Amino acid sequence: MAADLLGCVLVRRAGRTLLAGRIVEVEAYLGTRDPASHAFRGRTRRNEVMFREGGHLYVYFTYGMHYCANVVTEEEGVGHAVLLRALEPVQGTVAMHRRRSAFHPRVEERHLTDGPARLCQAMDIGRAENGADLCGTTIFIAPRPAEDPRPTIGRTTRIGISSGTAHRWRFFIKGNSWVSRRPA
DNA sequence: CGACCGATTGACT
DNA sequence: GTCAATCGGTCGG
Repeated sequence: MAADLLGCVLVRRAGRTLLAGRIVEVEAYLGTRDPASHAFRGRTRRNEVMFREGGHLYVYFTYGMHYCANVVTEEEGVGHAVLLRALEPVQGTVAMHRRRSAFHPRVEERHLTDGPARLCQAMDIGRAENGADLCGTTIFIAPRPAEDPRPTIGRTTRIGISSGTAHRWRFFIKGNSWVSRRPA
C-alpha cells in the first residue's frame, strides 16, 4: 500500500552527484475508480505509464510549469499510482538547493523538497524521467534504513483535488517537519 | 478548433 | 488570507 513507501529513500543519480531523500508524504490515486486520478477516464497517451506494471515512474506536467512524480504500483493494465508529495533531504542538499535556485531566487531550506513539484525540481525529475524503470540505477527507491525507527503514520484527505475529496488517501510521517502542509 | 482547467507554487495585500 | 503564472490534456461543437 501507499503508506509502505513512507520512510523509504528515493535515490537519484544525476551525473556524478547523488541525490537522496526520505519519503515523508504520499497520496494514493486509484485509477479508473478514482475520479481524482488521471487514469479515471482510461488509458491515454498522457497517463499511459500509470497503466504499466508496477515499478515505473509516472511523471506529469501541470499548471503549465510544474512536474510531479508517482510510483506505479499494480500489475499491467490497472492504472494505480502513488504521488510523492514530500521528501526529507538525505544526500546532495547543496545540489538540490542549486537546482531549486535556478528556478526561483531565495529558496528557503525548509522548502527544498516539501511539495510534489518542489521535490521534482530538487531531484532533477522532469519529462525525460517519465516511464523510468525504478529497478534501474538512475532513479530507485531503497528500503527504510534498518537504523531508522518505524514511522508513525498520519492520514488525511488528499490535497489540491476537486473530486474524490472524501477519501483519506494522503499518508505522512507524523511530526516530520518536511511534510508539505495540512489539507484544506 | 476554442474553451476550460488542473494531483502547484511563489508573490503579494 | 488572495491570486496570477503558463501550457498541455481533454472535451464539446
